[in-house]
Amino acid sequence: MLTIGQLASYAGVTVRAVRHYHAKGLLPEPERDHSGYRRYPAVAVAELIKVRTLADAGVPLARVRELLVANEAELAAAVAEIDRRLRTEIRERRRHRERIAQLVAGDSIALPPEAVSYLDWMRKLGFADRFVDGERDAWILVAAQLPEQMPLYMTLKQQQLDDPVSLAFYREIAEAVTWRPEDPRLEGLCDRLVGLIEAGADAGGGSYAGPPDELAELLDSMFLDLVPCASRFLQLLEERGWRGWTNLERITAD
Amino acid sequence: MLTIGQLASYAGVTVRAVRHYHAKGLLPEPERDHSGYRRYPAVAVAELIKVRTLADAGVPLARVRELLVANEAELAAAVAEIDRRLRTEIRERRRHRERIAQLVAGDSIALPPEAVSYLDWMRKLGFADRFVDGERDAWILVAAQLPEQMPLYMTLKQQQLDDPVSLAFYREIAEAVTWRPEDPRLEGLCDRLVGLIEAGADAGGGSYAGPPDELAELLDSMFLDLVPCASRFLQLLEERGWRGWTNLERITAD
DNA sequence: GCTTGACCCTGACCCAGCGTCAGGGCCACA
DNA sequence: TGTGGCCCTGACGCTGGGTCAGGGTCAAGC
Repeated sequence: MLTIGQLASYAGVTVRAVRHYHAKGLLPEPERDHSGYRRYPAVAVAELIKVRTLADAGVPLARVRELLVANEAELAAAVAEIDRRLRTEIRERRRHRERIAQLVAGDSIALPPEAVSYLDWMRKLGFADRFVDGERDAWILVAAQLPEQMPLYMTLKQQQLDDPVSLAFYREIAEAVTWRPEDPRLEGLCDRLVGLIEAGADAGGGSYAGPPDELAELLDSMFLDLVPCASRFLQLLEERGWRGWTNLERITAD
Repeated sequence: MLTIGQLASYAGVTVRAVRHYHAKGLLPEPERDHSGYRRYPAVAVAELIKVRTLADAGVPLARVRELLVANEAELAAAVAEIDRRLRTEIRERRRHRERIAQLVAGDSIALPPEAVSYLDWMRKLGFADRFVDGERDAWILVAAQLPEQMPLYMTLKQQQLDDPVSLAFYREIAEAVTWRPEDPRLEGLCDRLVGLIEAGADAGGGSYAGPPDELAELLDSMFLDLVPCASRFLQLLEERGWRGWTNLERITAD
């Protein structure tokens, strides 16, 4: 007759695991001796090993009981299903590996490579960290909602950085993020923006097909949260006939 | 300002998950409105997406907080460690797949293929299910303790089945498992066993290097548990100068 | 003004597979 | 008669949330 400790060590499991299997009904409770200790016959070792073998094979304990008494067809069906689960879990892990590998490569978590290189370029051009961080958070939102549009957007943004006129304007905007709402330079900045927009569809910041309204609103509200003078700036824009920021649109008279 | 539901849907997570991240400190608790509802600024969406991105990459939530504020070197180190963990988990799953694939193939769970084919052969030779089941459970114990010895043991057992004399004796033993202790045929059976052992080292059942004493004792006690006349049979053996069953040894006179 | 459905709140229990106390009893050996 | 090493039960812990339960709130339609 074996004690629970001997049984466990023969089967290569912990005592706690044996008691757990009793509680789950995977292993019959044996008789007790006069002081309440469990006493196992030798066959219990074989039963325990069968349970462990199934568990080691990735069978959830909840299914072990049925598999122990299953016939060949049932066993095959169950095994096929468990194999499917294991394959899924392996695929998941592989995906995870790819994703964390991308994480180390980037300026930031949660952005595709083209966005990372765009942000890197902005930093190299001397844009302030605070401005680039704001851009990054905004692009994280866009990347989450419209991942397939990111290459297009990034190409367009890159073109803006390559164009001296809009680059110069961009630098001014970048400085403006620290201005206070009363700053007198805001009016001039606003005039220049309106000039750029009205100059032509190709040079402006809001000329291409922007994100859907919902996302644009979210980005606008982020702009308002992060930039102190944003509200005042939007007000000035409205006075000049334009509304919004992410998706600038002319105010119509209806 | 966003409600928790809007925040969650922008980031593609459940409301419950957001609250969980608050509770874990991964996401700062935002301000509440007059009726106690959480109200989020738009940047919270970006923060939440970062958390989810790390979690989706297989980073445990407990480590997400540190990674969010990590510099590049720390991030790389953490990512390397997580990658190790993922590789380990993938290896585990692969092992599990192999093991469950073996399970369907076999007469029984927890036995190597050579033991399965040995047991199959016994069944084909007409041995009773009850006897083969007992053999199987015994070999499960041996396979668990001495897996690398199994091919050797199975080769030896197979030789016994191929030898007409020991096969004939084996068939008698197999019948005896149902005998009651008082059965008169036990004496003759015992005589024949002693004759076989003493005839030669190569023909007997206990002549090769058997398992270690501890395992032999366990197997003996299993024999005693399963076979009603086992105890009487061992007694008869002792009268004839032999002790044990799994490892038969001559009783010395000290 | 009242209802209705969709949200929001907190608190609590639930899953797997045990690990790890806490707080006791039992046994064997010196 | 200790002392160390077993054994017992019961309970809480971990992960990553899901899922009630039992409320309050908001916007819209009647």
